[in-house]
Amino acid sequence: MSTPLHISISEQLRHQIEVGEYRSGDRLPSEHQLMETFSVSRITARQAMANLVSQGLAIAYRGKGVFVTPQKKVTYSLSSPLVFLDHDMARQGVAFTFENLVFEPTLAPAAVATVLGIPPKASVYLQKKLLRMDGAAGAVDVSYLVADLGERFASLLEQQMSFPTLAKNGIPLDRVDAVVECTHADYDLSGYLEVPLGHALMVYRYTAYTRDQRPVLHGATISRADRFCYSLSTRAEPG
Amino acid sequence: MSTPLHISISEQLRHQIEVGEYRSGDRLPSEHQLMETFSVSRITARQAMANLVSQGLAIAYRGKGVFVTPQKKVTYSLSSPLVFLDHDMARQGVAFTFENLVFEPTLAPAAVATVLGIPPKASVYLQKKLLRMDGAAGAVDVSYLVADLGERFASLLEQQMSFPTLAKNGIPLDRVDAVVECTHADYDLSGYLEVPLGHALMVYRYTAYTRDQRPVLHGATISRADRFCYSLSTRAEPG
DNA sequence: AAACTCAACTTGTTATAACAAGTTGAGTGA
DNA sequence: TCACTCAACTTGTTATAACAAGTTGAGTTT
Repeated sequence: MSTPLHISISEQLRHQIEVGEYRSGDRLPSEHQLMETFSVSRITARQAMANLVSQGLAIAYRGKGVFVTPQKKVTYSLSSPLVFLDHDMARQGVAFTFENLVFEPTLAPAAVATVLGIPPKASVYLQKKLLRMDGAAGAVDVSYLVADLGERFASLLEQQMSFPTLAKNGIPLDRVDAVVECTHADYDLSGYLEVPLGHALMVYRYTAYTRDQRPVLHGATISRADRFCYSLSTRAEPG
Repeated sequence: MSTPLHISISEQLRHQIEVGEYRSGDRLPSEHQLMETFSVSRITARQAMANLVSQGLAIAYRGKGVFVTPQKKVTYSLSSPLVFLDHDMARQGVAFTFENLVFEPTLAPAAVATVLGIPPKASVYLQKKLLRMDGAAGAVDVSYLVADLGERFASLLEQQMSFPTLAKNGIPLDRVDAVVECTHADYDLSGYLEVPLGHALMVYRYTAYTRDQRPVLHGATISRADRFCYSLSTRAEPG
């Protein structure tokens, strides 16, 4: 056997999870139990558990144990991000809550100013939101809104998502340019989103334009990969 | 200080990477050097390195050292996946190579048969491809194509991407429904894609329909998160 | 000059040990 | 009954130790 012991153990546990021997939310054997079952040291048992955690299959809680990760995903449609609605999400069986962390005027960072087409260090509104799904953290959103619209809709934006709020209040949007990528949780984000260090996160970077092609909103939604996915439908150009 | 030593060390290294003190591809201090620099045991030094690896900031090679991960990303446009072209990618400064791993008729798994609207265990063509970027593995693609089209374009499909090949050869597509999600590399995929266990991967699941609304192609592209991202532009509905 | 050997590095695996810190439930006391 | 204490669990952090295995370059041999 050239495969390490900790790999053998974690692969065996992974198989047991996949065939349903351990179900979502179940507690896996403790390190001590693994030590006895496989006759290995705690380091090896621990490494096996770390493998499962790094694969997103389990999550460890100090004092409690290691539990199989629930894989309940919610789909966010990129084909129509302009009509994102709470009840559209509730239909998927998840209770959503927004928590406004920050909403204040600030000086635009260089990169943001470039995208929004305003002078560097011009005034913009910075908004940070935390999205909870069934009470647990699901995503954080950091966005910059041009100053005039920020002032105009300050009271509304502190409680709602940006796209529909703008569209419903006399600021029809023309389009949203976006990039979807994937990253690993750093120390800060792992704390915010309640995931282990290195956990996979989805990043949705967006820039919204009004009908006169003015970029007014630029930001990123960083969401837990185990709770979020994006759907879209692309039509072929006629011809 | 309640923050663990290994976190302090990895955060310090992370900062040095971010400010450019260590550049892409540079070798980080060895475990032995960290032990002396910070007066810690090898376990702690090792844990600090593991933190960087799990965050995708570095990658370790046995016998060689730990190196800062190059973050060269290629963008794939979801707004027009039907016209994916090699030269469109080459424009981004990366040399692409397709490696056909599998192309053979097989029996459709239940889930695939459902999506393609064919009887369970009907015949389909299974294709597995490996996409290399500048020689290094970038993505794997696993797709199922309905039998009649598989037979018709067998010779072509062994060398090219699916969407443009179909569109260019008399099978105009109507649309592609897709879901973008994110996962962690399991033991198999980490070997294929040359990434550490648990590394973030993007998953692009797609179903392509012809103009008569017939689903003909269903599959998934699994790509390295550090080398791939997706872009799209969403227009507001007129009205 | 070419090929081989090998010491000195590197990270990977595994064991033993101790203490810290969070959670839980049984038992004790008021 | 209620509240408190605490033992017995859990995972987290850290140290010391040894060997395995891959890489590299200096040195030797051919």
